[in-house]
Amino acid sequence: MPHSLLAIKQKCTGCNQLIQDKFLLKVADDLWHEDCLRCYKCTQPLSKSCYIKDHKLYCKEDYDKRFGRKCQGCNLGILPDEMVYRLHGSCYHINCLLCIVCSRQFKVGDKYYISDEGKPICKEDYDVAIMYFQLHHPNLKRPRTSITQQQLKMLNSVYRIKPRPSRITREMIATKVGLDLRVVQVWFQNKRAKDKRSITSAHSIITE
Amino acid sequence: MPHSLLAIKQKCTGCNQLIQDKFLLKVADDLWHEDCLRCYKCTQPLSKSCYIKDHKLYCKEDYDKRFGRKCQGCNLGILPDEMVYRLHGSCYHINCLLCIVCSRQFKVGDKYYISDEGKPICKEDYDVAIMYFQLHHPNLKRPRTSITQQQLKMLNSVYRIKPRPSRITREMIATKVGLDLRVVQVWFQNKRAKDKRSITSAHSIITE
DNA sequence: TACTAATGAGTAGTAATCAG
DNA sequence: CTGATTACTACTCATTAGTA
Repeated sequence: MPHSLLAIKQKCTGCNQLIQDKFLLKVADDLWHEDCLRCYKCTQPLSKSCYIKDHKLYCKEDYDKRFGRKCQGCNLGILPDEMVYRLHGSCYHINCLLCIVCSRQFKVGDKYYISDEGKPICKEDYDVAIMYFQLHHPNLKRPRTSITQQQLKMLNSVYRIKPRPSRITREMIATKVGLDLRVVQVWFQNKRAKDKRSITSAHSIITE
Repeated sequence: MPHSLLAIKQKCTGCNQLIQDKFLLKVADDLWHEDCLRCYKCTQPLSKSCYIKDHKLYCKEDYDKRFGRKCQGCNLGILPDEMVYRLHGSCYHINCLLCIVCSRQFKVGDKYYISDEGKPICKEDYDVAIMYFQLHHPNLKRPRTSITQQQLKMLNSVYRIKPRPSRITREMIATKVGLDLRVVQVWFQNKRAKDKRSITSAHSIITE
C-alpha cells in the first residue's frame, strides 16, 4: 500500500547530492541542480530545451541519435512504436538497413561490418573487400605457419643428415609432415642461416 | 500516512536503534528514523511514497520488481497466478520477454545477456555488438571474464601436467571449457607467474 | 581488501620476405 | 640459393583494475 510522505530531503537526479540551492529545478517530476542540467551524452549544458528518458536528460541531437527518432537509412522520422534496427548507435527502419555495397536488406542474425562512415556492410562484401585489399597490398599481413614439435622433430632429424635436401626430398618431407613445400624450403634456409650464425658467434667468442 | 509524535523512547523499525529525533515518523504502525526511510533494495530515500512488505519499505519500482506485480516488458500488471519468466530480479509475461535489440521472443534455454538497463539481449545480438564495439574501439579494454569453478578445475588439472601448453593444447582447452583462446593463454601466464612468485617468496623466507 | 584477469613494455625465437 | 631484414608468436615481469 503506498503512503505519501512529506518531502524530507531532496536530491538532485543528476548527481544524487542534496540540493542546497535557493531554487529547485523541477523537470518532469525530477529535481535537479541548475548545474546538473546537462546532456547525459555530450555533457553540454541544456539551456533551451531538453529531452528526457529514464530520468536522464539529453540534447535534441543526442536524443534523436540514441533513441532513434530518425532513420539513418532514409533520413525520415521513426514513429515511437515502429520496429527498428539499432546499429552502431544509429537507428534504421527495418526496411532501410541495407548493405552499402550490395544494397541487400539485412535480416536478424546476418553478420555485418561497419564502414568508415559508420554504415553497414554485409560480411560477404566485407570479406571480398579484405581479399581484394590483401591482393593489392600483399605484404600487409603475413600469416605465419606454426610448426609443431612433431614436425620440428622430423625436420631436425632430416637436417642432421642432409642440411640441404634436394627438391625431391623436400617434397617427401612436406607430404609426410603435412606442410607446404615452400614452408619446408624456407625452414631449411632459415635453419642453415641460424646454424651459421651460431657458429660464427661462437667463433668470435673464442677469438676475442 | 506519516504522523509526527512527541519524543518518547521508541525504536526505529529500520535500524532498531532508539529514536532521539525531535519527531518520530510513523509509517503504517511502525516507527522510523527520518534517515532510515529508505528503499530496502536500492537504499534511495523515500520522499514521495513507499510500499511496505514484512515491515520493510520499498520504492514503487523495486516493490513492483521484487514482488512481481508488473511485467518489465509491457509495463502492465501481472495477475497473481499468471505464468511469468523471472530474469535478473524482474518478472515478464511469457510473451513479453523479448531481446531489446531484435525483439525476438526468448524461449526456455535461449542464451542471453543483460544490458546496462537490466534488460535481456539475445546472444547473437550481443556478440555482434561486441564485434562492432571492438572494431571501432580496438584499444578499449576487454571486459574481465570470470572463470567458473568448473573451468578452473579443468585449467588446473592441465596445468599440473603441462604448465606451458602448446598452441594446439590451448585451443583444445579453450573449446572444451568455452573460453577465448587469449583468455586461456593469459590464465596460464598468470598462473606461472603466481607459482614463481610463491616459490621465490618461500625461498627468501628460508634464506633470511 | 585479497585475489587475479588483463594490459603493456621489453625480449627471444623464428617464419616469411626481399635484394642480389 | 645467401644475407639481411621484417614481422608474427609467445614469453616474462611489472602494473593496473575488477570482483567476491
